[in-house]
Amino acid sequence: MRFSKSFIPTLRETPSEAVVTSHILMLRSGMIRMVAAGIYSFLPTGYRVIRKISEIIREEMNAIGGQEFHLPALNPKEIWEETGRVEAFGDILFHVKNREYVLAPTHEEIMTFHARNVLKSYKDFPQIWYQIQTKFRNEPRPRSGVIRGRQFLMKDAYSFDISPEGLDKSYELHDQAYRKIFDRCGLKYFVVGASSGAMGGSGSEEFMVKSDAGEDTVAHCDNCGYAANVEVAESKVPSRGREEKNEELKEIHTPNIRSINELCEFLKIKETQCAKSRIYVHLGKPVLIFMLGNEEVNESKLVKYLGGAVRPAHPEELVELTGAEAGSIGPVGFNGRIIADLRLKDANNLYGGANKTDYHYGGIDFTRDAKNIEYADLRRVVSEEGCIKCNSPLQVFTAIELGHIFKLGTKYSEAMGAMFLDEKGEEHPIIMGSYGIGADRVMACFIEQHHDEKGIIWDTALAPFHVHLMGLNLKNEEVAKACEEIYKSLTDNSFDVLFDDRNDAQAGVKFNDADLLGMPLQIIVGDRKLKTNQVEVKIRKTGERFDVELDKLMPKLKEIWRDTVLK
RNA sequence: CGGGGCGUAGCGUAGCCCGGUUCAUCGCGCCUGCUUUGGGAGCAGGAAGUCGCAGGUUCGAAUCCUGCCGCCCCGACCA
Repeated sequence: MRFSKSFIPTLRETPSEAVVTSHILMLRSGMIRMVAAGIYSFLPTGYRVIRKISEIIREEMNAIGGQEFHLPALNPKEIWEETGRVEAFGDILFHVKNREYVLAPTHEEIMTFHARNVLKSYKDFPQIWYQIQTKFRNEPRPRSGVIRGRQFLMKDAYSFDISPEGLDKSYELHDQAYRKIFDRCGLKYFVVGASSGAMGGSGSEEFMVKSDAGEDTVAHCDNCGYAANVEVAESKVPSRGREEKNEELKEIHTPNIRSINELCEFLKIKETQCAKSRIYVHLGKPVLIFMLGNEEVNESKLVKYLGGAVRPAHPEELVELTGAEAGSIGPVGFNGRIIADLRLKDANNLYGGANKTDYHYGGIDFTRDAKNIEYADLRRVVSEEGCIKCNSPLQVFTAIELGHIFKLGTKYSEAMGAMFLDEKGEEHPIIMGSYGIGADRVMACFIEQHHDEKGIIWDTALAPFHVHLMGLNLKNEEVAKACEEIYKSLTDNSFDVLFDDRNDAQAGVKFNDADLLGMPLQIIVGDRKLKTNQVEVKIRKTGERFDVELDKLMPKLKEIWRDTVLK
């Protein structure tokens, strides 16, 4: 491909709407352009990458027996009403105004529609059906470029089985295929066990990539691979325990002390001597929560423990319930359910609120001064705490979800009447799984992980071109001639080449565009080196440069390709 | 949907507070010509803007007021 004839609108400056790295680089390298919030066009270079990703996905899906479909994005609303998901999706689902159609945000319904009445016999199973297609979701707030859009490219696959064991097998196949796909794409990823949420069903795993642009916060162990969303993640932290000498309960005047920090300051004590109180309302009833020191309540864990929604109590309710304002609430004399974090189990000699504004108690003993305290893990994991499995330090960071695999079960087959007959002629609902990969997210995540201050650094697997050939001064006939010969020879040797043949661009412009676009190999042809019959080869990833004699270029290139670039 | 910011030529911006002969600025990019060609060139000339949209105030609005639209960020949300 000749640069002069290509549509590769690179940008020297960063458009003001872009903030995250992948978004900036995709815009600057001329791979995408925004059409509206969360809606992007892929330009030719960007689309080349999308096609490479799609092809990798396709190969690995086919390898596990997947069959590729192409389903309509425009769906009759009727089918979505069969499963109650018009309501479940709510405002996320795009509705067409002048007909009873919706724009599909996923395709469980349509796939089940095709399976029902056709996959009738146990002999028809298992099946794996997939497609790579545009999905539509009316995200309240699109962001981070292509990472969270209203329209995006997703590979979605669905498995159909007749037994839980069959589903396990299909799920396992996808798990393996996904690992191969992300490995081949050159992504550093990890796997998180996740709740399946509104998709329904039981088991599920998320394939995540660490990134500052991420929307999920996870705890991850480099040593053993333990990973969990921070909302459910556990860690090994020492419990506070009991001190040997058990002190008496004593009331202390603490004027205007509202926070643990102020209390520690005022009494010259450590955080670990304090129990922080929070009151939540669960099913209309107050629940008093205790955390050690200044640790925050992890509301997700609380919700899970209590079962059902909770909300923090309003300031007026606090006074009503305890007689004290926020900052002076405590366990002694509290009339209601009390739950303390595990770290506080049976602790004594604690400082906490006295349920009287401007007063705290010292010497609180959870076994003596409060009745029926329940203990639960209510903490939010923090970096460097011990992994729950192997005790190595955990890291907490944000990550992007790239892929998600679910064991759906029979939710959709039952709702839509997709049944099969077993050996005995008995009818059962088909057992399904559902498996997604965000194709454009793969692209963005790769860039998040592979770039420097100059631009993108592609691996060969996803690079739009293998080689970026630059002629520095093409008005020089020797240079032009050498470039043309190299261009032909590379193409004849099956390299995808982007040939910067622009006559009007300065050398610096070409160098910077080449680094920005990020092809794995650059070949630089200039008259100076050409005088000694040499050209320069640069490896984008390492920045290494070699001077190579023209007639040895092809073998040398193949050697570099094999030994360095592909590595 | 709450909070904040922004909208001036393809991109990045000045002017806005204090309305008017600086009133549409500057850099990059673009077009023409010549020169230049190893890290975003030089000279000369040129094209390009409904100042987001609609009302209003005023003799006069990019500037003040009202409404709307769009984009970004934080939060809520995220099958």
